[in-house]
Amino acid sequence: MPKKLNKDASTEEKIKQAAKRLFTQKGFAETKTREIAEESGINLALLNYYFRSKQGLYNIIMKENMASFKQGLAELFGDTQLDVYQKIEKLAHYYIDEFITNPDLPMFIVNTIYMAGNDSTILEEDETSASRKIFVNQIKELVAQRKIKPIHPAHILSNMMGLIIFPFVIGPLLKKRANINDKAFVEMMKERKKLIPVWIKSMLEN
Amino acid sequence: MPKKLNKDASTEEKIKQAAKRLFTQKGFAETKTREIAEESGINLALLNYYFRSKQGLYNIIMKENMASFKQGLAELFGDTQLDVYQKIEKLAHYYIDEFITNPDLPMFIVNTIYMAGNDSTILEEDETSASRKIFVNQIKELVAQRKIKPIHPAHILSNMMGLIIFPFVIGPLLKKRANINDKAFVEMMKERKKLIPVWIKSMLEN
DNA sequence: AATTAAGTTAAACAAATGATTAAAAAAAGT
DNA sequence: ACTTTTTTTAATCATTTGTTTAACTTAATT
Repeated sequence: MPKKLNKDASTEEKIKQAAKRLFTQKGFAETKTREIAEESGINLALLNYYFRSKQGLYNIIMKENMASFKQGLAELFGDTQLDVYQKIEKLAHYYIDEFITNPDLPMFIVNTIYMAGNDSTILEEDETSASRKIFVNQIKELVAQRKIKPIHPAHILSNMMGLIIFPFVIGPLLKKRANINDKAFVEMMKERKKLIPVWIKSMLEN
Repeated sequence: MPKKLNKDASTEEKIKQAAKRLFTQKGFAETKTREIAEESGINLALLNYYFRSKQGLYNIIMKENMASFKQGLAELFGDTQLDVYQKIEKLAHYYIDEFITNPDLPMFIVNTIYMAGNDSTILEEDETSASRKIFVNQIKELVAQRKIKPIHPAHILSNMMGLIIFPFVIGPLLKKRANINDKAFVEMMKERKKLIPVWIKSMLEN
């Protein structure tokens, strides 16, 4: 009986890499199987051979992208050693670096969240839920201690995520309209790693 | 020679309404012509009769959505009577109301901007460009007067847009994870009309 | 070397999809 | 009433697209 071979190597991984790029960039419907095949230099049938279907491949990519997005989130939010501001700072640093490396990821995430409005199953409870509650409780405590203004934690979540993710999503607009080139854009995003925590602090404090 | 008839009425408008809903909700590739036909209760061929092609119809919808987005933007930004904070306040009020009424518009806008990264032609200079410069100059002046911290105007643009638009885009996440129902969500967005200007002010001030 | 399994390929299939056609129905003009 | 134009319909076309098949090649196992 032959055993599985080529576990590390090429074909399967090549397909995934091309698919990741295309799905992340253009979404599910706009990405065609033949495009993935061509992009990865493999025969069309191999997509189905390795991944059963386009949807199956997409699910894997989505899972990986989401894992990449969630990675560290649970631990960070759940860490009882760090205060709210330290968490925000770490969050901004981690994700902005992640998004600079993988610039299509923000739009993919946004699309995935948005689609969850219709195709629900994606936003199930997961390992981040419990730790997010710890973070939310830290905020509530600050409010109770009158250290920050009374505010619904969802506002803070929205603001943090918006300030971190949104500029990447409207990158093309900034680049065209504000005459920012790619390099300057990256510099600006790096600046935001420091600015966002400060901004949020100013927003919250009494 | 017969003249054009039925200018106001049904068929053409019905197609546009259904198409607007679908395109705005699901984007171009995922929206099928037969779906538009069914949704609007018309014969499939009428789509091509009135709009030549799916792409033609999409372009019209996009133009309208963008017009709806840009409407007032130019006048508001260009208004020399209003100071920066007054503009931000008006902006938040106007767009949040717009997005509450038309909840799929934010995602459509974000998608359109993002796609412009590849398919450039959409983000051409338009009537908003000149007036945006007026706004940017007002910011620069505040910086020069030491009234606000030195900051690249693109940061402020990003932050304003992010704070206004982003919560709508991640609505599904907030609803599921933060146990916010549709009504509470709308209330929260209304709250933001007042909060966003205050937040931005705190962020900017020395 | 012979056998078995895994990987790859070109071709084809079936369904989906955007678009067109030709004929009919409805509306407008004369 | 008759003609012309506009609108609508059902059927069909031509591609595109996801998937499958069957043959072929390569690699592993005995």
